[in-house]
Amino acid sequence: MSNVATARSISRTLPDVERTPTLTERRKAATQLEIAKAAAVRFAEHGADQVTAESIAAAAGVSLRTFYRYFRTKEDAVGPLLAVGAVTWQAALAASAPGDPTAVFPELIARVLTPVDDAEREALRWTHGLLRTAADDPALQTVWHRVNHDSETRLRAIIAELAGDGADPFEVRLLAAAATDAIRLGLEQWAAGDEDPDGSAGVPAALAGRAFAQLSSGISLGA
Amino acid sequence: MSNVATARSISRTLPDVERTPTLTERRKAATQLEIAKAAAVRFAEHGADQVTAESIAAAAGVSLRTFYRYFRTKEDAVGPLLAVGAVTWQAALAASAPGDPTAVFPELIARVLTPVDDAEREALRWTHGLLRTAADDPALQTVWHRVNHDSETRLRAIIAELAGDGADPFEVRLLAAAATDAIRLGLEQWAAGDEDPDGSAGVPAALAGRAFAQLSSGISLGA
DNA sequence: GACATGATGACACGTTGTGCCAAACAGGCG
DNA sequence: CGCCTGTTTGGCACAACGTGTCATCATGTC
Repeated sequence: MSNVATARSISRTLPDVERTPTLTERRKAATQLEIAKAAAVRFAEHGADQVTAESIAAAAGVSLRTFYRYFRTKEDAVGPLLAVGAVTWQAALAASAPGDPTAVFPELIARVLTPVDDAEREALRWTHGLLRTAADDPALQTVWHRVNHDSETRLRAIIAELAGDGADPFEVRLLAAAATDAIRLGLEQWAAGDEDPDGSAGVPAALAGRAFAQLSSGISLGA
Repeated sequence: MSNVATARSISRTLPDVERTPTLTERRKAATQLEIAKAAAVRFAEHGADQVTAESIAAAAGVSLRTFYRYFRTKEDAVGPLLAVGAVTWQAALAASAPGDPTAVFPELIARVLTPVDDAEREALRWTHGLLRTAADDPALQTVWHRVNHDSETRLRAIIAELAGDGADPFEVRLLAAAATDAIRLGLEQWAAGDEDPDGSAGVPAALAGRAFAQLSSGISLGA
């Protein structure tokens, strides 16, 4: 397998077929997460540009060179913690029935922002922390933007695929943006407050759901 | 006057009061534009990360050190070319009557994307070129995202100010995002095609206007 | 156990971005 | 005019970033 940094986006590539990841792959994924968490706590503590790539690498127990094999830039290190949700819900969307997917979005959005176990609660807590740090850290905002842009781009391809050739490309663009923004704005508003830092009270899901309803109400994929 | 790079965003700060800029200030603005254009043509030719900051500085006739006094990073150099429109239409919005500004958006959006003289046509041509370059250049995409994010952030403040204390903060957030996205998506779709590279046929204005109508139809600033 | 494949670490190197100081410059004021 | 003051600029040094390259080491296969 080619190394992680060559993937076209920050997040891991979607597997072509459903297969059990090999041991080495799981090790790599674990290392990647290890680095990501090490980076996140240090960024939160000192601000992203006061933290050296070397210190992150050291904390994660890898060499500097290896760090840069996992991530293109220092800031990208926290990418997986921010992108983990997007990959899964988009995979579910891609597997859904052909046709206008607008109707299935609310459910998928609610699902990805409502944690059902400890792992998902922890993931949302990382997101919450990172977004709070990013609020006054331009370097981290850049990562957040890239994650969202990657998400929007992937989403556009998926929607176009589902909707078929008849769909107006601009309408597809609008829908992809509306869905991505709904999640982004919901998460940002949630992170700006102090309540429900692990999402178990449903705050991010509720905000994002409302946002999607309002942003998408004027959009319809013509045939 | 403090130098340009200390401004909180890529674009120049909005003047507190209406005043004629002094000679030195106009010189600085001219130099900034000079650097921006030099950067834009080089980025388009070789790709952003094949161009050194030094070569941009040399082309613009300033030292490397001075280059970094005008821009925080190499990529930011093209920021003014992308942000010039946003600053002006937001200034107009800020000067409009208090209350729900939703109704005035379509006019302002049409105005900023419809060139009325050679200067504005040239500005749109720069935007067109940069967005086409950015399509397959991650480093430039980052600048574009930052410009849009800065725009959305400023817009949120302006809308909150106009709407007063009664407005729902999340609704304000949605409206700011809808307007910013409408312009962004309109410009991106326009730049993806080959027609109307200076916007005089009204393509970007039409696309963005349509986008705003659709994205904002479900939003209303409650009192 | 030998072998291929791919991950890791160490080193060198060009580039980025900043702190610091000295020279050039502009704009009042006596 | 000459002086003074504050600002812009350039040169230098330097830490950090990110990449190419190669040797080393682990994993899984035959």
